[in-house]
Amino acid sequence: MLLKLDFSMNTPIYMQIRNQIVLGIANGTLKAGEKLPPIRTLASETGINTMTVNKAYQLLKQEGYLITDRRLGAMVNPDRVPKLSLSLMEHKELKLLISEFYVNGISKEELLNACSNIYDSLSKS
Amino acid sequence: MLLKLDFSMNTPIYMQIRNQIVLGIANGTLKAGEKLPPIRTLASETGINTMTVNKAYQLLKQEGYLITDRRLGAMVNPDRVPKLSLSLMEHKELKLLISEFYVNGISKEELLNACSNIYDSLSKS
DNA sequence: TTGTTTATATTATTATATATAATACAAACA
DNA sequence: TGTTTGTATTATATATAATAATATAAACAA
Repeated sequence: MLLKLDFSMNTPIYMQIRNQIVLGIANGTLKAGEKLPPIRTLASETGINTMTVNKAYQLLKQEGYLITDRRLGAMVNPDRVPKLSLSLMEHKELKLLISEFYVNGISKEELLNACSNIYDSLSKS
Repeated sequence: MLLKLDFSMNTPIYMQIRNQIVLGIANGTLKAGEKLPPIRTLASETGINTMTVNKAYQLLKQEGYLITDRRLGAMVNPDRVPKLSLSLMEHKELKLLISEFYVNGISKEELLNACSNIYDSLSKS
């Protein structure tokens, strides 16, 4: 488990951990059912507090990305339920991001190409 | 200027203001060169502190969305320079969002359709 | 001049979020 | 019995967010 933390960033550490694990699940680095490093291990490896890692795991658990077991530890949720469409919040996030692109002169073609390429890079790995 | 603030949200107020102004510029509600309400007005209308509104304006100014004048107040930047492509940070944000969609079972078609519809709703207003 | 309106700067205070620290507990298994 | 795991507790420190009350500087109108 390779984590790159930037302590000068405005994104909180626990959120950086959360994001990188989500990215890892998406690109196939972390398989469904795969065991994640124990909280203590990840904390000592990266030089941060166990409670900070725990906060990230709790968030991921709440979001349905992970399941945890006192004995077995944390693992990627193997029983993820696919969603039919974007949630309201996800749609809002996407709209804000696209609005920023649009205002800054990014064309529709560039946007769709970028999305297509990113999606392909995930599904083909 | 109609602002909807949700004080129970984890998104800071100044960021909610910032986001809604960006959305307003994108959908044409706020035209290039259009004057924004004075900080004091916006603050009293929404029942928040002037410094919180000021923080939002400062951020928008730094991002190039607004220009300010001691006498004239704040207005939508009429001299926005269009960008050729997504910045590294923008690309990372997009990748994280798409990764979440992908992991949750959203198909490529759904993603591209959503992006296309959102973009059209902006360019056709 | 005088007054008003504007963003901006200053200083202080409060509340919340973030991160660390040191332990302790409960569960499961070798 | 001992070890490893997530989890809970309590305390502390720091950073961020938001409020509050003023003051300043610039520009314009009366």
